[in-house]
Amino acid sequence: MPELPEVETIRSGLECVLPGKKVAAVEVRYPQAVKTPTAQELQEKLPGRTVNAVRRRGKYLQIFFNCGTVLVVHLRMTGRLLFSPAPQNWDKHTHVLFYFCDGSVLAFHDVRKFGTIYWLTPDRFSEIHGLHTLGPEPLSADFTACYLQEQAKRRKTSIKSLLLDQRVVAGLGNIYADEALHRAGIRPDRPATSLGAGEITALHRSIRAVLQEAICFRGTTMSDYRDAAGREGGFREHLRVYRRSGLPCPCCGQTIVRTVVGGRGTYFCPRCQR
DNA sequence: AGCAGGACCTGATGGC
DNA sequence: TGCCATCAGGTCCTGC
Repeated sequence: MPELPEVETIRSGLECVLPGKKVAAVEVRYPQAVKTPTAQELQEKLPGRTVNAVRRRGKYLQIFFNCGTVLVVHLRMTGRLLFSPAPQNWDKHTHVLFYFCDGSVLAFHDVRKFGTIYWLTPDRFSEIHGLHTLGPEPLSADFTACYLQEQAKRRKTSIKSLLLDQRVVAGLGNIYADEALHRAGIRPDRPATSLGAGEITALHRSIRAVLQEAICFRGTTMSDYRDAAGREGGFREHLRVYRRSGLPCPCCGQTIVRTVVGGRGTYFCPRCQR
């Protein structure tokens, strides 16, 4: 599932190839993927626009055009944005195709069909509920241990659920929430309010460290994730707990346990995490 | 108000 | 072999 490190890897891949490219045509095969405007309008009006820049906010990718509009893409669980220098035989899971004037193509591919595409101007970002209400970027200066402590104090929920709430911090998903909690030595089902200042500091540091490391390894591929060039991420072998139930904790050797917290599959080490 | 759980989807997996 | 149930998870929506 693309979380912050995966979306950032896709972003950096697209940033290398897309700027300066002019859209020749758009082909929408699964119209429900386009939330704003209609699929038809996207196909009619996007051609002729040139890509300026590719940015990221949380798990949202933003492709800026020189006319001031932005294509916003959320990949949810199985979505991919694949860049190809030339057309290919696209399979049945390829739902939207952006053809550029130089013959290259950007393909939106999504087995589960949960991914969403918007095309609008930045002043209308508030129409995208999730983007509008996004918390601070975890790798920015806005995300401080102090801020995290404030959030943890005021919410009566588990610390893991807090980390998954995109309004609190943008971009963490199931993998990196579990990994950050393990590095910080905190059980995922602890009430957020029960964490001491030292634990919050450790958690804040762990979140940033695990995200930065995962970006260095170009993200985690469990099954579906691919970068813009179709390559898998390399962080899977560095995971300490996620989907490792029954295996030894790399820190202490204790067997990793799977539970459910806030309705999500959750992995932790009963010895390292208290 | 704030949280839990269902809906959205499809493919992989396991039981019978 | 084949059928069915279950699971996976990000976000929105509903209901408690």
